[in-house]
Amino acid sequence: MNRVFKALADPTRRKVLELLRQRPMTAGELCEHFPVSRPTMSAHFNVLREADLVDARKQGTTVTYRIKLSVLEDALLGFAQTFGFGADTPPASDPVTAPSRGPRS
Amino acid sequence: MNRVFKALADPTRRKVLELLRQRPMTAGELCEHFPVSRPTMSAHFNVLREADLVDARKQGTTVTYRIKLSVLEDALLGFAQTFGFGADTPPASDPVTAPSRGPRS
DNA sequence: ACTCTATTTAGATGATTAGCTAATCATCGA
DNA sequence: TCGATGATTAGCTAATCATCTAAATAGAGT
Repeated sequence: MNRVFKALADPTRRKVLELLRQRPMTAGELCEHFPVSRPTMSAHFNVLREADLVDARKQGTTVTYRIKLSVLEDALLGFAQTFGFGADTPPASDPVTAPSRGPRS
Repeated sequence: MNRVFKALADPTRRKVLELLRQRPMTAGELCEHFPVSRPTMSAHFNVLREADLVDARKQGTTVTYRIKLSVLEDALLGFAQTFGFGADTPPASDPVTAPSRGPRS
């Protein structure tokens, strides 16, 4: 899940995801939308793949990327729910955090 | 909004936000929850402040940090809605993206 | 004024990242 | 098999980032 947020930290990658929301696209097709070199885009695709946010399917010479909406949704809404928005699920009461509140006991 | 995602990319900062969800806390109090130095934490607080995700209020010698939930919510759910989850609002049909679909017209 | 505590700033360092060009790999069509 | 095309890998640079220690700032209490 850390990987997902890391992937989302870059505006180019977020835009790639937005493009893929409309339809699956090939690497070259995606590249046309950005002013950077193809190898750079390829690196972005790798980050997205490692975050499991996209699926790459090779057909002949072209690679078609497809967004994995459920992964994005789980990460985004899962995190959102932690804060109590976006769902009816109440915010987790977070037992992970040791309440070492008193400056010094 | 880019700053928000950049801020969320680091697990330490995400955890700071989760701690602040429970209650406002001072810098020192927050520091106790992490195994890094105070200056490092201070830098994280700066990133969160620049993303407008937290509010810092100085009282005497201590600084109390408070989460700005609405900013987080707007960013998170705003982005989520782009993809059609988390709300009844349909995904934007994104006119920003020139549909250069045909490899060559 | 001095000192203690809370926090931030300054400055340095090692790791990661986004970007490039050049080269390689893989597949297709002639 | 050759050449073209789509895409990735290799290797590099510059910039950003997380982290540290040491020093500075700012209140509060004595």
